[in-house]
Amino acid sequence: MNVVNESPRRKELTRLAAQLFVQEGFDRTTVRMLAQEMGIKSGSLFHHFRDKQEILAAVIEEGTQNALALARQALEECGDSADERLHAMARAHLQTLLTDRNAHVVALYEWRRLDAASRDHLSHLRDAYEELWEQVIDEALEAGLIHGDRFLVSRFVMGALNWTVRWYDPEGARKPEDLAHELVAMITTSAHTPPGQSTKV
Amino acid sequence: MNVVNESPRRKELTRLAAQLFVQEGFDRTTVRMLAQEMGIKSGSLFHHFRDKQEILAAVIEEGTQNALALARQALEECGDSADERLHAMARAHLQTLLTDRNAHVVALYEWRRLDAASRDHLSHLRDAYEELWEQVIDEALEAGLIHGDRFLVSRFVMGALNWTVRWYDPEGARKPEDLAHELVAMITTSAHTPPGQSTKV
DNA sequence: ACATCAACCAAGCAAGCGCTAGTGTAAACC
DNA sequence: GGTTTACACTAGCGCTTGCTTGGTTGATGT
Repeated sequence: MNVVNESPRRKELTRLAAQLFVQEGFDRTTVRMLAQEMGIKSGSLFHHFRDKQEILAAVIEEGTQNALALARQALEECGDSADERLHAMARAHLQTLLTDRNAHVVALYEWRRLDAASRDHLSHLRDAYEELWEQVIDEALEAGLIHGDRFLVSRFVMGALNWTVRWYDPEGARKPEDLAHELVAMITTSAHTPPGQSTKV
Repeated sequence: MNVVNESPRRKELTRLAAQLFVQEGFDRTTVRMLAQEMGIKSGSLFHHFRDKQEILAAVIEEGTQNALALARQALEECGDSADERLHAMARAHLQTLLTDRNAHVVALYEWRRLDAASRDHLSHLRDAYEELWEQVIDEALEAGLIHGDRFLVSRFVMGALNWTVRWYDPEGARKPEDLAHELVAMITTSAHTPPGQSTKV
């Protein structure tokens, strides 16, 4: 009988699956490809996961949990000002995208391949994350740091950030902190840049 | 022998394919499903398209050509000021996403399913479109309307805009023009709103 | 020494896949 | 009036898919 627990082996397999899902897409990744990447035979795969869908759900859950934890930690560690909190969220978001890239690309691209049950469960996680953003943006609005409609601004910001997975090159000169700073600078009302740091990257 | 021309029938079939690709994803959409939606049998499909890949390429080409044409037209018809041109581009982009939604969702999600030849051809089209954006953003930067790095700003803006396909509800109260206005307001340095128009939607 | 159990393998089934081959037919063209 | 052309059909081939079944292995606890 196959198991559904959280064994370390299963976590390792999930990591490998994420990589393959990014390379080939979920539908084009066969259980045989997954098994080969993991160094086992296709049949053995179903000892760790009930079916193929469950692998996808595991990949996305991993990434989302990490993102949520990292964002919460960043908010706790930073200062109280709206500006600092906005920066902290943007930095955390981009750092997660960088370190956990595979899982997040899968979450963005293959979300609709999830079955109803998994989608329902995971959308709660995602909502919790997005609420963090809306909260920070609310604070920035009240502080007069940014302006506009609460809902629209948060969507625009998350769109800009999530889109980075399509063009950002981790090997390039730009660091996640630079992107975060540039984004916040773009949307804040005052155009000032902190002294000693250039806006152009 | 099957044909590769641009018959009106083929265009209609392409439109139907786009809808199915959005609903099910490219890989999960079988030629039998496509044929049924078109009211023919699966074999007849290959009279209009060489293979399944070609249908995908046709869908994406349609959408991209329309977007490019609409953006060019919008830039010709609007005024010369950087502000007007920025608004015109944002409006055109969102209107295309709305009217040609299916094709654009497919282009965003299924791009990597294209074979090398189609991807090469279509990426030139897409580059032409993105160059329009970078040009308009350059003008806005020179005019002092926005600030920041040319490359990063254009990526952030396109990310925010493209992300709209994930949450925008055409039946809702917000119109594409409202979104365009709000986005431009968010990224321009001065927080002023044109008289008689509210920022809150 | 014996039982347990997670982890794996070999073999293969039933279903579905993209696509082809050969044919029919009604309208369009010379 | 005969030929061509566009579009559709039936039938099915060869292959791949996710997943199942029944059995083996080696480590662990008693």
